[in-house]
Amino acid sequence: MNEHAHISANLSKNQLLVMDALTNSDGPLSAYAILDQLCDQGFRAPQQVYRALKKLVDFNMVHRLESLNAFVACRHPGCEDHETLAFMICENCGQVSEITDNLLSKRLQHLTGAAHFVLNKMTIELRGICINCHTT
Amino acid sequence: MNEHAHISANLSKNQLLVMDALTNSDGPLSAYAILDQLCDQGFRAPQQVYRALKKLVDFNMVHRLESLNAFVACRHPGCEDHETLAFMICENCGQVSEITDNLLSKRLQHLTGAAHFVLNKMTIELRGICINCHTT
DNA sequence: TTAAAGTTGTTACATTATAACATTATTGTG
DNA sequence: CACAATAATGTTATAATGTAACAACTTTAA
Repeated sequence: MNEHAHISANLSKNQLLVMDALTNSDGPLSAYAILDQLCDQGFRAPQQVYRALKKLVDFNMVHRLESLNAFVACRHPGCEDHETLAFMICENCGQVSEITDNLLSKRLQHLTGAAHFVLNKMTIELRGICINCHTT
Repeated sequence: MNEHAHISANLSKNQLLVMDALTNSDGPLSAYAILDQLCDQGFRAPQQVYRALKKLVDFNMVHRLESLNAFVACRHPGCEDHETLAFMICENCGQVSEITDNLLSKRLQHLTGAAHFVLNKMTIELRGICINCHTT
């Protein structure tokens, strides 16, 4: 909870619980996995998780991985100014790393701009095997 | 088995029905939307759709859009040689267009290569408003 | 203080996807 | 052709993921 300390003070109880679950996890968690974890803290229904997740995603503290139907805490230093573009997802160990790259961003802007397509949201998820998993 | 594409003669009955439903659709369809459409042709259970879809995706004749949980027929000319990299999805009209771009591809290879990440599959989905929808 | 906005708890339901098993069809090979 | 191997189908049941809707409570700010 270091990077986000400034914001996390403002989080509600449930938002904080969900955030903690994600932060303490090695990798992405499904909403229902979070629900299971938080049963002890009084969580009873998926809405409690989904509502907290929605806020955390709005705050840019959590990312949703579309190709996994799962959520991951933002590991990026300085959540404010960066724009996470893409994710590398290891299909072996589940580790997720975030990519911010200016050239990639520029190229995507060029492509959408050329098509006169007004971009609202990008989903870029790269599935594969991370360095730790294919060298062992 | 056949390598793929433009050999719809080799498709099974169900595969052909699902392919036709997608080809005749203006945009992506969910598996259950396809199921509804094919009730008249004797479809009864989601498995019939999902199984056909799996093959069609394997054949590269259909793409799965992760951010929509939906499927779209490949509109790309010459299904053989191209590699669809990305999709632009209009959030207004639902139209999907495919992007194949060498520079984008190169940049992604560079990024994953630099991280010693062995890429298996990419999901790149750009959501926004297409030219037809924002000029009217 | 009090209205507005945000948060919570809860029940019910909608949507998306797969497991498992039995059967039929097609294909390749001796 | 025979017949084994593979692919495709039909079906029931269930798992996994996500929302709608309503009632209550808490915090914020004028």
